[in-house]
Amino acid sequence: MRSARAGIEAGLSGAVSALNADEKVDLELRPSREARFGDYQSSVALKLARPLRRAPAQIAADLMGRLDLEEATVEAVSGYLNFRLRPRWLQEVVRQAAADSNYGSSDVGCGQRVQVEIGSVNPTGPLHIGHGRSMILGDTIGRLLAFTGHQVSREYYVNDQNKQTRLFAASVSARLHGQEPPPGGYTGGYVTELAEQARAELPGIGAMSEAEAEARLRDFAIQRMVELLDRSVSRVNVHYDEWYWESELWRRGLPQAAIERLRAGGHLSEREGAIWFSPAVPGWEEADEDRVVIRTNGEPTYFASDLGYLLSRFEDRGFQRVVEVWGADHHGYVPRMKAATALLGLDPQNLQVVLVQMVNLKEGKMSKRQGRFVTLDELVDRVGSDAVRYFYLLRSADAMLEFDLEAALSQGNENPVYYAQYAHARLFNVERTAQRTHPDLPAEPDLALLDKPWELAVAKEIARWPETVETAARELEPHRLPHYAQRLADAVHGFYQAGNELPDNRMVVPDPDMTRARLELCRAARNSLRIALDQMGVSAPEQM
RNA sequence: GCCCGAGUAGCUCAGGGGAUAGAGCAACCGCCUCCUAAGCGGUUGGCCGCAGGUUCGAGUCCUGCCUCGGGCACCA
Repeated sequence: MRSARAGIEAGLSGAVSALNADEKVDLELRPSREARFGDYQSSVALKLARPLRRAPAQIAADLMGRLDLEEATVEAVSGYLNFRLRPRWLQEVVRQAAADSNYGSSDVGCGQRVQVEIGSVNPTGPLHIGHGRSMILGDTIGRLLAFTGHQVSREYYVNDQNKQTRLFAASVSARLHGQEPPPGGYTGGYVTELAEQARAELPGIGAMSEAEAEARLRDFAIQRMVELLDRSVSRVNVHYDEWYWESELWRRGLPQAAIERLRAGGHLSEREGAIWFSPAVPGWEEADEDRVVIRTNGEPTYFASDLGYLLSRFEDRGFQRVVEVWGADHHGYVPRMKAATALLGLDPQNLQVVLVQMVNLKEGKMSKRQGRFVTLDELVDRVGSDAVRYFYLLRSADAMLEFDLEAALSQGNENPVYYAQYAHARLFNVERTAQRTHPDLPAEPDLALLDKPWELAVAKEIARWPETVETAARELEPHRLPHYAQRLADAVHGFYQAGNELPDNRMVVPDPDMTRARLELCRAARNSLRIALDQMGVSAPEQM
């Protein structure tokens, strides 16, 4: 069953082309801003007025006459087209949403193989709450893409060859020998702990030559950090499909191959003893500065690895599309990677980068702390996984996130997580009550009984779920999920409230047929809400 | 200096060129002899940062400026 949006769009599109409008015109189909304008609105008649040299109202009336939709009725008002979903169609939506445990899923992705690369920070320290935002956002993008028919692999790229990780290993080594870490090294207590663990688990490490010990230690320490990291993100329901090690790239000769390809294409030059990449390429003029690929001392930069990483994904492993989720502080790196992609003969369109803005912690009324000094684990300890995920997803990626600890900790109105979860728990409770009081309900509901405004309001929100998912997945905008959950929960609480005001309007009433019909609506709403929460990685409790 | 993002109600933020700009929270006023009040209804609250421009129509697109955050490595 197609979404309401898709159905109306198809019909409207047909009607517009019947008017012989030359150019392709945006249908301007939107959810209505006000109830009196119906459920969807289109201003396409206003758009067509000029090319058709006719009055908008006349065009709107003409279009209305050509529209006969199963989803909605149409009304032309002062140049606008207002669509109202038909009760019959809404009933069908309810029937389906109640039955389909994957309601809203689709195959629009056509099985496209997508890699979502999430996080990939240097594994040299604990994750802070800014990293956490990237992880959760990326994970949710992965969920959305999988739900819309893409074949998704969530990957963490483990840097283990670069300068920082070497410095990290040197810091562990220094602790192992009872010395201070080198200048600019890592001084946290976890470094000393790692050294202790290495002493216990790598027998003879203290006696090895410095070079050998360094290599062994680096492997050991990074492996340990990756395990810790996995444990931290698992607590917020983030699970990677793949941990891809930078060293693996070099073993497979991929950076070398990429460098060769760029050299052959004339995009590398030698200067001051180093090898530079010149990203001059039409369309990516922003990346106009040369960058070092091989240092003067012969060692590659991270950029060399990244070139190989592009080949690894698009060629070696055959991903058709890569979505990278980076902290916004890496934005300057985007044009360079896009240019490199193009110069390697790949399509930069298939490399999408989602930049995630920073997180600030708001404690109490006054103090604000920069996210980089608070660990993700600490935050999860304080407020729990559900609140962390919900609050992180609430804001669009390019808005800075002000994490309100007070609100996340509260058990009251100011905590939006509970609002949606409470709606779910309430619906579950209604179903439980109905089972108790009406053990012999009819198998099939008569959904035509659902005609109250608050009932139809719930059905309309349920009907919006498939298009919400589709848009969120297409635009890579997970923040639409909590906003949707909020709206659906709104409608659910309104539905419930009607029963508080008048017992006849309760979901469970003496009349078994009415109870059965409303129960179907409960199931449909609860299913939609559960799926929405599930896409966010937030739990849907059965009681609160 | 250059690049990216943000600037919308007291606070935190949604707004895909279209009708009178929205939500949550906060503030104020109401609603439980209960299918869960972690809920519901109502009221108050806006030069959409500023100035131009494009358009029949701009919070939305363009230009300039202001403020805040971030970035501009042979770090990642």
